[in-house]
Amino acid sequence: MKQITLKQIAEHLNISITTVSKALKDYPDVSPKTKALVKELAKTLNYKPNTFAVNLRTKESKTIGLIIPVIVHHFFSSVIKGIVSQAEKKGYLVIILQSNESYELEKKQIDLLMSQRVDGILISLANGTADFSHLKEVLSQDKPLVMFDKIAKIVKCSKVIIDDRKAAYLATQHLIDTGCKRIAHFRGALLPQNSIDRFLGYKKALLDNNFPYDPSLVYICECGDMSFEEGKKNAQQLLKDHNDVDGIFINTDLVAIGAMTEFNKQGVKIPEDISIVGFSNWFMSSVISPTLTTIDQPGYEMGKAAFKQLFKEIKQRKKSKPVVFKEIVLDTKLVKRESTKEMVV
Amino acid sequence: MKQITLKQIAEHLNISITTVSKALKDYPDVSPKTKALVKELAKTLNYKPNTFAVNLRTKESKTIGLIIPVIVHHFFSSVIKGIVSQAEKKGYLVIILQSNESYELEKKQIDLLMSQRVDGILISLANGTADFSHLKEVLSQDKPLVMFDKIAKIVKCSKVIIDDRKAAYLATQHLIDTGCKRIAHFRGALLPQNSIDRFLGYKKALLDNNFPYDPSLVYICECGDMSFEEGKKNAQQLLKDHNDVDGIFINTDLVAIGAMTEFNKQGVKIPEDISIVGFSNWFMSSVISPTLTTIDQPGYEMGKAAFKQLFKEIKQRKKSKPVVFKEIVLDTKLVKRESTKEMVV
DNA sequence: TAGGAAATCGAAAACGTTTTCGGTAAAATC
DNA sequence: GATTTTACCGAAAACGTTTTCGATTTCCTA
Repeated sequence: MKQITLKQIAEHLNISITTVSKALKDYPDVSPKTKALVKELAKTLNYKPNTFAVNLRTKESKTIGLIIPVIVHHFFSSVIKGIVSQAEKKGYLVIILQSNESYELEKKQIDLLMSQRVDGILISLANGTADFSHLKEVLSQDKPLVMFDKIAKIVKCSKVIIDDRKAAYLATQHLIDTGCKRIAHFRGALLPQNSIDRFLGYKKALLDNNFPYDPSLVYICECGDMSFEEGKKNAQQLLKDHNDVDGIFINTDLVAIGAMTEFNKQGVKIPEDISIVGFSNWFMSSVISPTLTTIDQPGYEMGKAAFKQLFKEIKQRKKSKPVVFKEIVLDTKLVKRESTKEMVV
Repeated sequence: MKQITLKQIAEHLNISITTVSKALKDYPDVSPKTKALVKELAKTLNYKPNTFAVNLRTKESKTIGLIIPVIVHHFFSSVIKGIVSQAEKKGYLVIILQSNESYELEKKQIDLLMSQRVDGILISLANGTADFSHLKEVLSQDKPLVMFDKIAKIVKCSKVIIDDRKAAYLATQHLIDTGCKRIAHFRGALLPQNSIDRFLGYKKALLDNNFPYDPSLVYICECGDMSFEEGKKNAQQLLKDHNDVDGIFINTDLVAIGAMTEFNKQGVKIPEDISIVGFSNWFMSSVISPTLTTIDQPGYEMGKAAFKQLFKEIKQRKKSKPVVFKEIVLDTKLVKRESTKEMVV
């Protein structure tokens, strides 16, 4: 029941290991006859090359690493699916790690993947990550790295993102177009680029429409993984602080759903009293009531694009060509549902 | 910028590779002085053992494979999280593959993992899997394999499951206890053991309460990944066929939510006209309206338990001890919410 | 001080593959 | 018939580690 090796095939056939190896890989300098013989025996013996040995020889593992902040998450699990399916097509396997929004863990995991000698790394940053030396070290070792969704602008590498600012602008403009006069924003954590850009989009839309920008209408929350609860809490606070708000642009669907739950409980009517726009288009958003107007964020496509770019860089590096970094920006669109009023024509 | 090897450290220090290796692994037969020297140099040079070489020597990769039917799925992504976090604690990495509910793919992926020589495999079967020879081959090669959630009873290996039959019984009993007189069942696909057991639990509860069992009230659907749509379709059909049904036990929350969406649209009141119990306790179920009564299925714990068992078997096999297969049954409980009426006391 | 015990080290084989390079035999060329 | 070309094969090194086993030195004890 031991695993078959080249040596055993060679001995069976009374030829050298070299020839067996070459036969299996269709080298031109082995006769069709022996090729056929070797291949047949390999098949009947169910020969599987020893990956460990191959890796050692070729210095590549056909494996990539993936680090994401959370796994149980509609958007991120879509990304995983995109990456895994694309990788499989190209003969790559993917190792998954979850940073839990912690910088410390993220750092350790990068280290782990580096000693595992994966061929490349895909990462979406933790909220807590403000220092990027661990990423820079990956790059300095010439290991392909591409960031997606939650990225660091300063780090010089390929990135796959959406135009968060534009999408947020769109969302806010939609609130304005449907008659909202005083618009709040739940922005979540402070650090992530996403969060910043969405906030900036919100602000710009206000100013472009001659709405005053009021910082007290922007709600921040550094509560880690508690998105749903965060929405509830922010909603409560908002009702206390500002009873004149009639529209909210919320960073993430899950937070939005938390807020809606609270509003429903308190008898605040959506969208009559308050309109809400979320972000990401979780499946859930289409089945709650009222259904949530939101920005569609293409997770699957993002995963696919991220892997494709990584794959390209792995190949470039292998041929020791200079790698060209790319910033890929995917399209988003507003999905109009029931949580916002109809357009005023 | 090349990777540091034992050889380089040895040359730096004018000692042998052997000693360097042993020093780093705290062998007793190297003096404290040289140990310190080696360790210090290793640290300053940032030495990382070459995993490929280690794997080749030790014949293990500290990596396990995980095959699941779908990734974008509340239950399964919880399982992934449980597995990954537990594995990381024990120094194991996990490779994820998605079978897409296809037997063919599942088979190929098992093959892939075997040639990758992972140390063990965790799997939840595809709906389409009726033949188990690919799994038996894994076991015959003495490679640890544990199945979870969607299992095959015939295959002799460790399993982590819930008592589906009991849980379904509980769910159906709850419908009866809250006054339902005619109870339907949406059972989804035919093949999976889950589906069978939940159906049996449903049936037994009926009979134990002297309710007639009516096969026409059991709705089957072989529509692959379309759970939500399946719920809608079944609901439509049910309204046409049986307008006297006042309770449904539904296989999966997502299907239940599809059904509820349809009932809401058609003005059927939940739970006044029809009570509904789902299965799995997706997060979503707690935020839709009405909130869904369901069976809590502990995904995270299941993942954790599955990895722990696999880890145990990997260790046993390493010591060439006989592996003892275990069937671990996790607790479930009914989560009472708004989609069912209050108990009749 | 001889003897063995304890402490410390290193040579070398092994893991299984890939690839370079040279060698031989057969076929083609003149 | 001598020479070149072509076709086919294999020896051997290399990838970087782990581990066995023997060798050497130092230390202790009688």
